[in-house]
Amino acid sequence: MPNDIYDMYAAIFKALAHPTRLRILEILATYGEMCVCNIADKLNIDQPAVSKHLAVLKNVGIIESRKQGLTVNYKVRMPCVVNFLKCADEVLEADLKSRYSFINGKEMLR
Amino acid sequence: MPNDIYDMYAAIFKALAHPTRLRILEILATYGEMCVCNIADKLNIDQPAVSKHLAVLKNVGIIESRKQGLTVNYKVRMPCVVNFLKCADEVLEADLKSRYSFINGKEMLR
DNA sequence: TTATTATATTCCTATATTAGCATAGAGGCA
DNA sequence: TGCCTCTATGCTAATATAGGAATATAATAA
Repeated sequence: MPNDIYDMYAAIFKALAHPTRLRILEILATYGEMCVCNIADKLNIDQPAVSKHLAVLKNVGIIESRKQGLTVNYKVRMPCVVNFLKCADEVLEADLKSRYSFINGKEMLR
Repeated sequence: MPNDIYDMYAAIFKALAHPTRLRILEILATYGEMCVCNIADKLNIDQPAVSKHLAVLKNVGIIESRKQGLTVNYKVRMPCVVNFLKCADEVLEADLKSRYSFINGKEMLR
């Protein structure tokens, strides 16, 4: 094991710290296994970008890949990360919304 | 609200993506409110570094501060983030450990 | 006022990350 | 073999982040 457990956790959070990777994870959590090209289609992002983001997630163990003919299918390997995101949906959303208000149609941070 | 909810989540994960900030959060979650100097003492880090990390966490709403005389006390404002870390402790630890083994006393990644 | 303590901020440098584009590799099929 | 599709990697410029040292700010007390 790495000498510092906090480094490991930080590495996982760093992998999660990108909007595109969160979108990818949501897709994988929703649809299960999916190949790179279908993820790229769904997100309307070019394929090399998707491959690189998938590599980041895979390097820290969040997802895993399985080759099947020409395509490579990815799926979530750490179910807890999906729980993280669900927890985020439930709690953080309300929390974040409470910090913003719209005054005269203009967005304001309280 | 920011136009992209994924950017908001990514910003929160980015704030969590540093071992020192995770240590700070664990301290705050354990002891409740604590001033900058005591956090710096506990972590054996110099004060400006702690202040900067606290600012990162505060900017995304994870923690909040309260001035009390000379000191500034910080405490967790997003309990869900603490749940995140607990969830991490329970699930990720087992998950991560399962990926490592010690062969002949040497650390090996499977 | 000055001094002291606690905290925040600034500056600089080194390092890391990202996006975009081009290209390389790998597998399947004619 | 050659061609096509899917995926991964390499390169570069722009941006972001981290660490260290110095300094600025704020509150309190003498």
